[in-house]
Amino acid sequence: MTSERLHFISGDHDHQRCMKDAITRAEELCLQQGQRFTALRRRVFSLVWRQHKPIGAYEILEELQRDGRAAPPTVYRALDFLLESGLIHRIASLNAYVACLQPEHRHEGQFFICTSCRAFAELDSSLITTAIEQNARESGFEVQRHTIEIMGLCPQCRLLKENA
Amino acid sequence: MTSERLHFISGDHDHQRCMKDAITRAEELCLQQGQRFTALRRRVFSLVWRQHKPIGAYEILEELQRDGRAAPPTVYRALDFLLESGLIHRIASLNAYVACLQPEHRHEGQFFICTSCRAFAELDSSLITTAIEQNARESGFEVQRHTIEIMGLCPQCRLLKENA
DNA sequence: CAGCATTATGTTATATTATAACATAACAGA
DNA sequence: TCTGTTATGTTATAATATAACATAATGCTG
Repeated sequence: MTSERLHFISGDHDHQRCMKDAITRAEELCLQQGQRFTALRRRVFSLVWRQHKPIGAYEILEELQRDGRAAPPTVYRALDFLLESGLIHRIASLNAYVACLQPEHRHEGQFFICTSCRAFAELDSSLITTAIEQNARESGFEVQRHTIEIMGLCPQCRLLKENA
Repeated sequence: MTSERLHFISGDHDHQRCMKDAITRAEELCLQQGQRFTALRRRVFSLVWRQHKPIGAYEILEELQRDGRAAPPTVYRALDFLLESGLIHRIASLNAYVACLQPEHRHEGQFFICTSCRAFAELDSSLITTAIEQNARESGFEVQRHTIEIMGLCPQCRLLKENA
């Protein structure tokens, strides 16, 4: 289940379908885990999924407020639920959230984020985790969790820059 | 200059001297770079160095306020200077700061932080960076910078746990 | 299907982390 | 010593996140 190749989602895919599939998968996952994928959680998940880019909690809040009143805890609770269910990840260096691309496979992942267009790709590379584990083990450190966020230029933006 | 081994600073070292040496090194580094290691910057650097643990900006602020008035920008400006000089690092997942152990060698580093005692160790492991570079290169991603923070149990706390 | 415990959401207030904008002071070089 | 530059002081506020308590929805159990 480990993905070793970065996949940046481009603008020209069938987003309607992509979105629908993601929600179906999320629903099924919650069902399996005996958790409720409520309307609010679905809405927040959709917003995180929508742009295939990191989104801030208050950006989500603004969207919710278009439908009526909403306050920060509403957003943060939904985000906490989605984080715990493994449906989204938090990007610590951006204080932002991204949708998980393989929620069925519980993992922490490594994130590659474009500083130009903010596109992101998620990886669960054994190459990287093994390197970390090895360094840790050599010193007697017991790894519990990790935060790995790589910033740079996605292939598209890199080419644009080179041709400029 | 790459350190491949984690070193957690234990409580039983000559802290007076450790502190003095660190400040001397910081002074020299600034001198070399034509930057001013002012009293305020020295004070903030000392506070970050002091406990060999991540420290928050407002924790530093409280210390400064013991000497008289002080406001957040004072702290953040000093921290920004120290970050840019490579004398400290920021731990994104903790919103906290740690002293750099090898400021003469400009690097981003990987951080191993104990969830029990908060001791930290800094690494600049080519094993890890190479793994990341390789994953990136395969996909055409150009790495600019990274955030790597590993949480877990330091050797001491791990042993304590096992014997409990 | 009524009652009840549990889980989820609403609401208000506030904590925590960080920056903007402008004023003053200290310093370094001419 | 003057002057431009760099550093710090000060006030206000932005951005991110949580605490505490009230209400509502859900689903289990009898």
